[in-house]
Amino acid sequence: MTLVIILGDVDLSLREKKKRETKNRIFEVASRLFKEKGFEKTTVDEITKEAGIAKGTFFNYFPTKVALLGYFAEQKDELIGNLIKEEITKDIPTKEKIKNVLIHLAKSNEEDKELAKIMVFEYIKNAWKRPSHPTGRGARFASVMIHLLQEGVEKGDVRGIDIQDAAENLTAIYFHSLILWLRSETDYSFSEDISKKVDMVFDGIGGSKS
Amino acid sequence: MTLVIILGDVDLSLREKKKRETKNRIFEVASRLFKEKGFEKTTVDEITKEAGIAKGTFFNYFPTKVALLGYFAEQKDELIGNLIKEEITKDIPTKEKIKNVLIHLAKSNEEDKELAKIMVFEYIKNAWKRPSHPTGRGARFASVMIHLLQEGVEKGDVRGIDIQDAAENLTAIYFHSLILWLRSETDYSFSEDISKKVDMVFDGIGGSKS
DNA sequence: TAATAAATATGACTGCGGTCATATATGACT
DNA sequence: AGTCATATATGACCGCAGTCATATTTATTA
Repeated sequence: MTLVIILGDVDLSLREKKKRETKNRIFEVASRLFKEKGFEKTTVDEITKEAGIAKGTFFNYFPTKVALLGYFAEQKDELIGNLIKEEITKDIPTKEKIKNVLIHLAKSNEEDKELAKIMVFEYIKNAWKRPSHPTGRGARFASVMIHLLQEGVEKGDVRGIDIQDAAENLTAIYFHSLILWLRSETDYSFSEDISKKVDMVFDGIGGSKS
Repeated sequence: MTLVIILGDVDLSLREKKKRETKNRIFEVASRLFKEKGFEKTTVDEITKEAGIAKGTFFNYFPTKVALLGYFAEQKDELIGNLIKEEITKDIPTKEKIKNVLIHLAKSNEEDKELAKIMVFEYIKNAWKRPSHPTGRGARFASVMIHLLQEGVEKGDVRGIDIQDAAENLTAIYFHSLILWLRSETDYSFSEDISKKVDMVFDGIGGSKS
């Protein structure tokens, strides 16, 4: 969608235009149905019938039903990506910067919990069997973390530790907390939760002896 | 299996005996087929045919195909549970204790990577939609961590932090690392990896200023 | 032992995700 | 415009997980 708006529809062959229309129609119908009845209870048949296309056509656009969720995620990431780019250029302590990035992500999930649920599940599911896409969500997340940590080391905000491992730990904590939050009934603030946990990562949990 | 061995087959009604036999036959056949062809490529039809039962019977024993993996996990946990109970009574620093527990878990996964892959995936998948079973794997993991951290605080090995959050972080890191390891091609040591990361959790990543 | 109740087994059937050979629409070329 | 090449659309079809009405086996009661 975003892309369509940015580029407009000019200068596209008839084929290209039709393809976009179809893809968008699938996206919009699916989006509506998922919110109405949830992901599992929405069938590809329904989506295609409401979109006025044949079932097979769906699979010309998305290799599987879950891939549709990947597309949802892309759309979302595009929006939030800019906020994060902005954030990481600020001149504030590394810990705050990491917190802010994670809180931005958290807030984007807090906007639509139900959809976030579906999408995160898809992330996990897909992150699974495929040789991890270097352009995928996880990889982008990790590269941002590594960047921030590296910078932190240079500034003296972060000790000279294994950046890779530290990034993995932050990633782990973010996603784990996200999952717990998505599954919880009570409506606590994900942003605050993640903030506390980042503090813990920086300060360590060891006693005076360590 | 373990249960069968412990309790023996004595004192069981004919029905009870047959049920156990059937469940065990399903378990053994499935176990073999999963190793031979993987989880997805093994169909319930195959399992039941080789086990000499009707397809419907399978679903009298396991509500879904993936539930079978939950059973696998239970079997495994039973074995490792004792090792861990032993470990947590030792009188060594908390950090070492936590490391050892995680390394035990890691090693149990290292024994059969392929099966571990399937099982962890199931864990994630199921941990998803159900209201989290208080007796499930994740809960037991968390309760062990909380116990160890609590003890650590009392001994002065752990600072007076939010135990719950710390346990969540350790859980997050363990599972995340496990997933990365399961997905990796290269054969690095999961045990060493997790050990390094636990150090990081204890010592923190913050610079001198924090 | 016969009759009745309750648990378990069975396999035809359903629903859905995904495939594929075939049909149709589009673009390029003359 | 007419012809060919290629991209896209189509829906009958397939495989498999999971259901359910019915049949069979085991337990209970008299």
